[in-house]
Amino acid sequence: MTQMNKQNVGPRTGCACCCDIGDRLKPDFFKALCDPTRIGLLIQLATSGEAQTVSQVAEQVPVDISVVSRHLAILRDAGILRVQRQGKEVRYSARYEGVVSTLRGMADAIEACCPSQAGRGTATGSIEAVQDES
Amino acid sequence: MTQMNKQNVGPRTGCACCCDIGDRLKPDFFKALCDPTRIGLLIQLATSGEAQTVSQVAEQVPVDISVVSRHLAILRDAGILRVQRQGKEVRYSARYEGVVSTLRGMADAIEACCPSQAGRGTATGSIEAVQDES
DNA sequence: CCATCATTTGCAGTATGACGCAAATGAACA
DNA sequence: TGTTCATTTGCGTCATACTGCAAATGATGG
Repeated sequence: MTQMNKQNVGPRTGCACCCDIGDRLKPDFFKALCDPTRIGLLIQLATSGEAQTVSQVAEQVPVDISVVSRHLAILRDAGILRVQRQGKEVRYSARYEGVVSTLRGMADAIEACCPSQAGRGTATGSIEAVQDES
Repeated sequence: MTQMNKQNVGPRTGCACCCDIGDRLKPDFFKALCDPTRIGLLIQLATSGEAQTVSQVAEQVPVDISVVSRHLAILRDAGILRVQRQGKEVRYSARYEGVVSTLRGMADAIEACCPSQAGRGTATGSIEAVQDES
């Protein structure tokens, strides 16, 4: 096929109400959270409440500390974690507000994009892979 | 290292308020949306408003129709798309409500998990990778 | 039954990502 | 300056994922 830009293929953002859905749904954000280990690190930092060093985080995880360092950097680059140096150690903490607002922003964008469908059906609870046909 | 279950590594879900954060943040959901092409397909179906056949979706995307079929199946398995057969063609549509409630559920879980940090700082707008130190 | 169309699946090639180990970098301290 | 500790990075290996092509499956119509 002709090589086009892989980013945003065909999201022909027609109406003004859904012009930013393509800007909200960033693959890098999902890519940062698509790994189970990284999810675990985020949960660990989120439940901890306070910043933790790379070593402290690595103690709770069955992978090498170098791998943890890389995972934390990925989450940091995605804006999910905050980092601060304290002497020779680096402390990571979760950017709750940013992650929460990012998630809500995506939800709002999708909802604004499809107003005709919003507010019908079972809109509560988490989704479960439904099979409309066996 | 000793081979533990890769799912949910170390999320030691201490308090009762954040006991479900590990259940909300599912890697499979993020994995389904971590590919730019799949994001494009979701946006295309979301902005379209109505169900589209695999061929219709594939026309808007510079990849082979077989690849599109696989991508749509992945999104369907993740509960992001709905499918319905009409004769010999298959129509996919976005499960707005499910995706929106999933995103909001994750946001709520994170927020409930870290109450001490909620409601401070710039909690509006999308996140941007900040570097607390250069 | 056979032909046709839409979709899915098998297969192989290539690319991306996770991982562990070892070496390098950076900061504090004697 | 040299040492020590925490963290990062280079590198090779292995697993997973994306892609296109071709064949198979499934449904409709002659």
